[in-house]
Amino acid sequence: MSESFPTLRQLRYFVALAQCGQYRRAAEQLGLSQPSLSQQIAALETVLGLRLVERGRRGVVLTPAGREALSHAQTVLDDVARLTSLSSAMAKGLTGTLHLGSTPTIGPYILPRLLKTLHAAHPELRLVARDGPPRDLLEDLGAGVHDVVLSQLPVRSTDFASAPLYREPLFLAVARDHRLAGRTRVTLADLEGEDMLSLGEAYALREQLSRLSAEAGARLRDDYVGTSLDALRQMVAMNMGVTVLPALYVRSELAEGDADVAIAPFKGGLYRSVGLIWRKATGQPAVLKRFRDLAETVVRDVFADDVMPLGR
Amino acid sequence: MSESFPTLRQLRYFVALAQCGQYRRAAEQLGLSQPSLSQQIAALETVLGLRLVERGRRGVVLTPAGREALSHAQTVLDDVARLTSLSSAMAKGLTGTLHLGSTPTIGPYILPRLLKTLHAAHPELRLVARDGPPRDLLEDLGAGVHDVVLSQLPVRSTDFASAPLYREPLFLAVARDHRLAGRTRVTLADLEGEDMLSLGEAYALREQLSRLSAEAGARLRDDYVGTSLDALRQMVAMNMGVTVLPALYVRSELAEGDADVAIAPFKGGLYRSVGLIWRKATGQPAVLKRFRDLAETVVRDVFADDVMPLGR
DNA sequence: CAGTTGAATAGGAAAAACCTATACCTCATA
DNA sequence: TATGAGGTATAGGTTTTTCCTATTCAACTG
Repeated sequence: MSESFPTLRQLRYFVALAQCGQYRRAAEQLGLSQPSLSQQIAALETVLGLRLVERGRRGVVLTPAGREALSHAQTVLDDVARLTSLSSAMAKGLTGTLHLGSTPTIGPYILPRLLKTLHAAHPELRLVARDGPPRDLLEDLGAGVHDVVLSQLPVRSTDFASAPLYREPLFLAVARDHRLAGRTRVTLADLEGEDMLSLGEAYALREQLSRLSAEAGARLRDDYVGTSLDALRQMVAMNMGVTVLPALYVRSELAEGDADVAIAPFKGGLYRSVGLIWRKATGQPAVLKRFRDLAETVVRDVFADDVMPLGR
Repeated sequence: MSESFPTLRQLRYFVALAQCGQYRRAAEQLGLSQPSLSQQIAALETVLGLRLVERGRRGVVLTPAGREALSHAQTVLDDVARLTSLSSAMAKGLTGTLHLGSTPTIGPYILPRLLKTLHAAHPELRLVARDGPPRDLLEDLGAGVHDVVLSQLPVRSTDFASAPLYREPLFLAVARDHRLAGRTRVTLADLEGEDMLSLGEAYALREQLSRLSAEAGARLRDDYVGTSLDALRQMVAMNMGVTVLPALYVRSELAEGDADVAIAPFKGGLYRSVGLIWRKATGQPAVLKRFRDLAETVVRDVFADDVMPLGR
């Protein structure tokens, strides 16, 4: 008593036999000898435990069970065909689902545009985007929850590879009645003694602000910790301190005149770099390559006024 | 470059690997060595033309393509599982679809009852019934259109096997104003000189009536040929001749008093036998056996007042 | 720097699939 | 009745696939 499963080969042979109605021709069409076909069909009947075809002089006729089995076999083969065709499409990066993690300080300001363009250019390429603080993102990336992460660079882990997308100017944000409001540019020295507001420790931006504050003699406050750039901005507007906001946030959320905070660039420029991060072990799957190309294109075409594209 | 398809084995291994997240454990669970699993997964990746898993120190992670492939692979395996479970059910005759051919002189008068009982007893056993004249039925049976045929016996072809179900009395039917109307029984001699109406040559009943007519000295008319028992009855009612009708038709269609024809049994009895016919090559599939058992039971339980059951 | 863990590679054995040749069965025909 | 044709099953041996053991490789872990 064989416990085993049928093989796809047997199912293919069976379907061919049912279509041809003859061992001889079916075998010929399959490119093998008639005895081999006989054996495989016999083996399939053994595995399934029932007769599938009646052998007669004028060819073969399906048994009732054979008919049922045939339709199931065809279903199976169709599914396999879908799998292979899908695979070849995925191999070319023409389809697939990419799981993207992005930080709240970046994603909301470029993903909508990116998704729109992606969908227009490659409708078969689905992107599942999920937000989270960078620290969690990287953890999830390592665990395989995400395939690629859009976050602030650099990344230290040796498990990950990354590609920069753009350098993004950072602006000082102060309340409208702050002494620095209205300045066309500010220096580090201007920040001396200021209270600096920042996101939590899970965010890469905080580390940057921490260094900046130390250098400029500002206090990085950790009693009030923003959970989003919007929250930061509101805290600034209420004069709880100053902060630093990235260019794309400024462009997206702070209309020229009516903002509740004042914005000023740093003299000499202050930047953060943003890019894509993935597991080294991932290699360069076609989907990822395609997504990266597209992201670079979008940055160049759409956001070049506000950021400095770094893509190839 | 291998053009070939993946094998079910590879898909099973892949699914197991994805579930376990480790080659070692997956191999163990599958009951094979780790290198064998490695090889099969590698082979699958080659066939599909893409990487499915990222090999890392803490186990494996699916690639984007791997995730898609996984769900398709599971679909395939589920379909195969359905096929095998269906097969084992069919092997026991617990399910399946039987294609039944029946003649218009029999089917309408017992099939409704039979189908009802069948459905009640074995809801998973589907019966596809199709009417046709016996000659076509046997041809279609040979061609595999039907699995079993309900028709008048005997059958001469050596390709077919048959089992009798019942012996069915035949009654003489005459117009209500016919000289034989009202007789409690008739003899062959009573038919001398009568016009005998019959179904066409495709029907077994005709042959029997032909012999009967020759013996009794009646004329078998072939200018008017009925296409159904109802048509015959109407022709008889219009006094175009007499005919012979089977008991189950009489029981079903001719209520005692208000019939438009008069019925009389033959002295000494006149019968036809009815049974199931199938291809010898079919053997005795479980579905067929089950159906035959049921048919015999129904005949015994429901129709024993009108016919003589012949089943085992 | 050894020791551990986990996957890939190598080489050979076992199993599966295939092929050719032949036997078998039924039908049609001389 | 014998004989050939059409079609499938069986036998024996060869090729291909799958599998196993042993070993290697690579990356952590203490």
